[in-house]
Amino acid sequence: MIQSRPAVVRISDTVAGELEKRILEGSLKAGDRLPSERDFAVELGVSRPTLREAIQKLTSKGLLASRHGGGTFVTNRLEAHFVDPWQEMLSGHPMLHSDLLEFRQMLESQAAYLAAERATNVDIERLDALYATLDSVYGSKDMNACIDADVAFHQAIAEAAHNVLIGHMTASLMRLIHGHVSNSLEHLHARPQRWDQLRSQHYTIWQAIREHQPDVAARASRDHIEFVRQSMMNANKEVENRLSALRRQPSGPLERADTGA
Amino acid sequence: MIQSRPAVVRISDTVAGELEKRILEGSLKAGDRLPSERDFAVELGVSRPTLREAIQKLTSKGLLASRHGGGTFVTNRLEAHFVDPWQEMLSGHPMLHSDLLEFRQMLESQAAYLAAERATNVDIERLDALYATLDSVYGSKDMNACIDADVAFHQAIAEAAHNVLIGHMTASLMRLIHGHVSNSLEHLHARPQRWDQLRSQHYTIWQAIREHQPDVAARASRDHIEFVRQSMMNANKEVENRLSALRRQPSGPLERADTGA
DNA sequence: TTGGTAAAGTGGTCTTACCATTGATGAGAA
DNA sequence: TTCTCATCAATGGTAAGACCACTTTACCAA
Repeated sequence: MIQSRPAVVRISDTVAGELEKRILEGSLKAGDRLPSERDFAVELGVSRPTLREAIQKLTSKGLLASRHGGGTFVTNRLEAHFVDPWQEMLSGHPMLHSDLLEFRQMLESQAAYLAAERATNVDIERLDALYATLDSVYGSKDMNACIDADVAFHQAIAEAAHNVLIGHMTASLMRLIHGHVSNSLEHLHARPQRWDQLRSQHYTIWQAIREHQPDVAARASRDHIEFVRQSMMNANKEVENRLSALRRQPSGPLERADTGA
Repeated sequence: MIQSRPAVVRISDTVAGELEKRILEGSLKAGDRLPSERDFAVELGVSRPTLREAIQKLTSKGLLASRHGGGTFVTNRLEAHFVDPWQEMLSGHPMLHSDLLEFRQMLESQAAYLAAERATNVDIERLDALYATLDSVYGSKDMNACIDADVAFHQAIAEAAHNVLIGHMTASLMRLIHGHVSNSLEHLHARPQRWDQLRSQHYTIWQAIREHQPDVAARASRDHIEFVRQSMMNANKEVENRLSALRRQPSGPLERADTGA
């Protein structure tokens, strides 16, 4: 009855496994668009029908989605599993932010530790490049660029940890707090000395990973998030104050939290 | 988000639906063999690739099974299909187990740390009860009861940490590895001294939380998972050895040679 | 009967071609 | 200048035919 594994290996299965592996390991991230079927087939050394069968397998698993004339994309199903339940919760219950940052503290310090332990030359090169852009955009005043560079930097650390769960979890958390990061950054932006502190924290983490000092990296990362945490608490307090001042005026329009796009 | 129905109907989807209908209605019964792809394609009025895509869809749903050179058959079991993408990944990519345990090590040691810090009397009472159960079932030889008690104990610790994300993540991970835990436990079961080590490890964690010693609890928890990790590696190695012994018999090199015409 | 071998049938893969849809580009109008 | 809309290249979907690898069956010889 055990139809176990026939000795024959279908090429399309091999290809599907390869794609799945790339998605799992993060070289194909959620939202990424695959090369066109024609190009990709050449790149993988198989014919287009074979590649199509492989894509079809992953599509029926929900990992890929194709749009006629548009392209084939990696879905966020793996991350949605983590993120979806929390997305609206976070808007409705601000006290979750504290738990979230605590979780992030654990996750990122561990990621930094493992990254310092396992980062390859390729990882370090990528980190170097990302740190350079991060450092440069911090000089500018472009808030969005800062957020993007910050997220990319931390994500690269998570991937250098070479643990797929840490990678996906970090990506999920990043997406989750993306909308909320701007708050604290905006708050920090008006305070140059704190702004500089962030830069030096990133520098410390970066160097610790480069020089393969896991404990230093972990502690620096922990301190970094702790700093963000404090800043956010201050920001919230400030917002609170501002709101309570506004609340003294009557006739407030109905507050409705916009869930964003 | 508007991804729902692109309004375009792919022929392969139509065909797949038609086949599925025939199977459900009984005109195609379990064990039946489909006509050959060439004949069937003509009969359905579509091309062979289209029919193949339809068959592939149903194959991945578990309704059909193809044998190279043999034919395509209707299977008896429908929907032995995992809905959790991570669950499926775990089966297909064994290297995930290591990452999973590493993640769990981080998560549970942090949970133990916070639990030792924040556990209320209610939490501790519940932990006491669960530990008592755990200790008693370890005396028996009921494997399932052991697993359940173990999961409940660790889950209670996670909830005593009073961080909703940690609680949720722990529950998710527990569910994910529930099916795979039995392997390592089975392996441990035949080794009484290791079995006792597990008991003492649980005791240490329990006591550290009771006495509010975060660092002790975290380290004990970390050691505990490390122990499980080693055990599982040994178990895998054992399986590996058994498999490699079996592998000496068949001879299927099957290197796919490129014809390079 | 038994064993092996050859032939036919079937799924797997490749090639080529064309169609349908999409998305971006650029021209033209307000 | 800005906006609208038609156009077109890129891309996924479908089709047809061919060849290969494997399985099954039938036949033949011992």
